[in-house]
Amino acid sequence: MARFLIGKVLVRDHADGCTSGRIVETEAYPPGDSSSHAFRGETPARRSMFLRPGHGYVYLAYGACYCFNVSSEPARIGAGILIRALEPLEGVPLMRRRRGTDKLRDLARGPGRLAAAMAIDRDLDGIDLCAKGPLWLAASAHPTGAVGASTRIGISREAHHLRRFYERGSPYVSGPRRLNGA
DNA sequence: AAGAAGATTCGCT
DNA sequence: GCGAATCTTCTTA
Repeated sequence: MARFLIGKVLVRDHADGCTSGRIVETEAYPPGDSSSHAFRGETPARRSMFLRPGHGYVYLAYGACYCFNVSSEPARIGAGILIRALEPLEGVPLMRRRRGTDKLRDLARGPGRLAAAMAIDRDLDGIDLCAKGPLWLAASAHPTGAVGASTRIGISREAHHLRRFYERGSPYVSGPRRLNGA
């Protein structure tokens, strides 16, 4: 699922305007992974990870940034895919305003920045991403480049798994160069 | 009841 | 490269 989502388009319909971007970086948090928010079972805040595949799970990281995930296992099984970076497509001026920067490359490079650029917060937690609405997933009109795999960013437990996926060569991917190799 | 860690980002050195 | 900001959840007493 994490690999499948690379190249798909995330669309945000908002009163201020429409924004969208191609997904270029994801991380998998499968069942049994002790670094997953779902590892210790279902709680009110984590319930969206236990919905059937294709629902949004939004959480607040470090009290400062929202992070957006897609549920990825059948109902009652907790798992999700963290969406880490987008290549901006539609609504770039609006994204610039929300992010407070003009640098195209920095608009959605990183999960917190992505959520800010797309105006994603807890209000969108639990939403069905497979139906057109305020936030949904679409197919891309353009072919996807080669997909690379690496270890995940910013975690200490289960750190050795190759569960991060990214489009090779994309300037919109986050992370240190050594993880985004040739 | 209190403390530490966490799927981050920004500003400063 | 390093530390602060900031808040939810989990751990320990």
